[in-house]
Amino acid sequence: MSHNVRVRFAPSPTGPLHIGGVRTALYNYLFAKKHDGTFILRIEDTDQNRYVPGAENYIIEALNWCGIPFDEGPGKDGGYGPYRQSERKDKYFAFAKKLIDSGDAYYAFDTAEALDNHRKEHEEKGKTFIYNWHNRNKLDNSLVLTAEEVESRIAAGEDYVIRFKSPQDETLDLYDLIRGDMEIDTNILDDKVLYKADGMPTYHLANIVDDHLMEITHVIRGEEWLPSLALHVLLYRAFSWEAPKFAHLPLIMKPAGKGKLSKRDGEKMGFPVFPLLWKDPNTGGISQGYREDGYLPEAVVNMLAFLGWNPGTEKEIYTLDELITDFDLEKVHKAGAKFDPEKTKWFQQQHLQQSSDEEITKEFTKVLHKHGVDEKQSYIHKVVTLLKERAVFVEDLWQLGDYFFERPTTYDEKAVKKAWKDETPEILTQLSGVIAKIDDFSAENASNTVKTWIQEQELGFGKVMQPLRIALVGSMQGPDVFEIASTIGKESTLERLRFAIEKL
RNA sequence: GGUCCGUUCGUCUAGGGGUUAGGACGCCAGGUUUUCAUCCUGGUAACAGGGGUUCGAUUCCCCUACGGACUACCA
Repeated sequence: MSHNVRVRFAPSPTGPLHIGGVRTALYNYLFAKKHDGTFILRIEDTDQNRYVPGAENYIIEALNWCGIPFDEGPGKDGGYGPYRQSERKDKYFAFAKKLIDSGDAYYAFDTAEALDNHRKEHEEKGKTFIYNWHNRNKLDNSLVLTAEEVESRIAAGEDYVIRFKSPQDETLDLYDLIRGDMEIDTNILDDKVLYKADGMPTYHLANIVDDHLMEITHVIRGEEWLPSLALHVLLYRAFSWEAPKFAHLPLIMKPAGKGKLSKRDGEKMGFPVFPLLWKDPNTGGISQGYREDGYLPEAVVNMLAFLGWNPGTEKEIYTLDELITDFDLEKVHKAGAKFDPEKTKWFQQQHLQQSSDEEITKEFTKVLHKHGVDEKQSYIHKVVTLLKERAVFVEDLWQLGDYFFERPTTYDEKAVKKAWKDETPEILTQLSGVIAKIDDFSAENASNTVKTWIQEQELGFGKVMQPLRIALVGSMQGPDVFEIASTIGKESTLERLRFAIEKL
């Protein structure tokens, strides 16, 4: 019986999760959910030197914010825990030992300095030092030492690592769900360290052991791992374990120039590279986050999903559920995609328009509080319905419609110059009289009444409507003037007219 | 340097032996809104180059160029 799909996202807690990492997590999540599978978070913290406090929490919070929570992981045991490799520390040595016993691995006593020297020497000759079949028999390892020597050196407390013994003269057939078939000559492989002198496994060993123990069926990870695929497949073979299927995702590149997207690009160009705001615990430096910049998680997820994948149709605006339905690993591209901050904004705008007025009202209320405004929900809701379609971010609503909450204090010079004429105060005074007599101050009725009056007086629409807008808004922008007038009410409208006449 | 992966408008991409090479973002123009934005309509713009294979290649193959990743007792 074929087992359920189990995938894992396995970041290292070395800092905030980059959006490239978020996309990897997202593709894992989509794949899992599409196949009714399990999405697992595993923390790969085998390198104590690079551990950054807060990073793990950040990763979890980011996943949750995006709406792609893990099913199993730290704090959510599904029977395969623990989910931090540092807490699984005691499991790995036995597996490394097993490989030694089967002849697939060996002890190596070469010091870091000795290896560095070898590398330097090779470099001077224009060569590359590779620890493998070329020279493993000339180096300081259990392949050339007697069993007694090895034992006594270990017993004496000498540092050692365990290296994988890569096979020779073999052509490996590798398969990747995205890239298809690949061939690798095993002679170019090096004897990677599996187990470090500090008693921790390297990524390669821990990863394979944990994926096996956690019964991972599909490994979906970044392209930077493609060169390690041969080693990993060889490791599964050495253990006689069934290997999972692999899919290597293309990288996310800089919007302009060369190379992959980095923290620096965001800082330079002013867009976030991280899902959430991050404060570096060491330097105190702040990095922008999509959440704090006002992006909807749905927009970020939609944008990320389309960076390297698309459904093959013309549909672009997707909810998470729709993504789950349409996502297909085999439609993921092979080439890296340049990140586009402009298109990201477009996704945000589209998703904001799809949000309900109620949700936006709730969020806008918070923005208003920040500006010291406290208003009735029904009033805010009304403003939202009037302004929503003009906004990209909820925060925009304030700049777009602050005049709904306070009388304009300054007037746009250009607009005044263009529309405020000598006779304007007189016209507006008359208009105030007309408005004062309107009983039903609905937008429609006010509009009809005033427009009829303008026609009767033969004043010309521009001469009345534009100054009226300036008086109410302060500039030539915003929705229908009578919608604004009706919303702020008759009294406010009259007061603003009085104030403008006086001031201009 | 070596190994591997890749290459369709500026960007994200659809397509695939015969197409006016389609869409989206951006940009430009027009329209609507007696304002502005939204919105609508239209326009701009691409198969990296060279060889094959073929009646015919953007599509298949090879080479070149370019891009990317990896090349740690980091992941």
